[in-house]
Amino acid sequence: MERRNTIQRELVLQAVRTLKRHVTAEEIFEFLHQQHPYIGKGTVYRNLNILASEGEIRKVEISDGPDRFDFTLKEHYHVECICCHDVSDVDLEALPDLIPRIHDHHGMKFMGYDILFKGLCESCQREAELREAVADD
Amino acid sequence: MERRNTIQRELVLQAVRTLKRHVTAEEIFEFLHQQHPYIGKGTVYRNLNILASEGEIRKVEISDGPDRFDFTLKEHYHVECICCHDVSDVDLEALPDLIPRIHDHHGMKFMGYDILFKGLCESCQREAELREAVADD
DNA sequence: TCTCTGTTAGGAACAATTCCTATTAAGGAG
DNA sequence: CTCCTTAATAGGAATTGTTCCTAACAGAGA
Repeated sequence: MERRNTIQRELVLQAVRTLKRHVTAEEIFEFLHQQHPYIGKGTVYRNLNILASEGEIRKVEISDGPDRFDFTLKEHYHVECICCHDVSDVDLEALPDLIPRIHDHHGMKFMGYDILFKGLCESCQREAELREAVADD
Repeated sequence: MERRNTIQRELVLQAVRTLKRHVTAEEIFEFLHQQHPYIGKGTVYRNLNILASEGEIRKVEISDGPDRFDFTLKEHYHVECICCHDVSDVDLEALPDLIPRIHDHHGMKFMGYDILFKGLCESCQREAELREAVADD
């Protein structure tokens, strides 16, 4: 009796696959709540994390906002817009492994690292230009 | 009338400098609250962020926990213990700049990136070994 | 089918942070 | 120096994001 198949878990998985990428737990909850008013937030959070730990979906931790979930399993990096906080994928040449570059371990056993890029998306750039133009007159 | 000097701001700055590195806003609050029971949490959060944006202290954003604040301004990276969530400094050879390695911008203007290393600290390693030894008998 | 076991659901509780409004520091006028 | 005006600030209320707790229930075996 290891893992039970519940309607809720299946619903959460389908929602991640249906919605666009990089959704928050809150967005999944809102989406499911429309069709299934009795589903709880705790259920959504728990199942998202279980699915992520089983490797069925990918969890993207954002330092200054809620975690995002993504149905793609392929390894890739993310950029967060510093203005609207939208997250998108980054295409990057293979990185050199950073772990061997670490000196002075202080006994710490290094396991990996997260990289999150920061930037300004196209529409926020346009808005910023618009605001500058208004400020100029 | 741009920036006001308040007792609270000075207290927050002194607290960051007095306490050991990588303290959370909560820890600063607790520390100050002992001497100054009427200081509010909002005040601590706001002043930490103001001081960080002015460059007087450094803010370290942690994806799976509260932000940390550090009095050192020197550029360096951090490791978080995946077990006890303690944060410490990493000594690393200079990294190649990652921004030129990005392909396919999709109109995004890249500004920088955060790297957070993950690992297991010495005392958590010892505890893990101890638990294994107990499980073996 | 019935019982037993341990996973799960849902909402309550908690933690981290932001927001709102009365207060107050700073600057200028008298 | 004192009063007045203005906008930054303080403190706590409110909000947001996530975890925890207990009753409910899925699945396995008798």
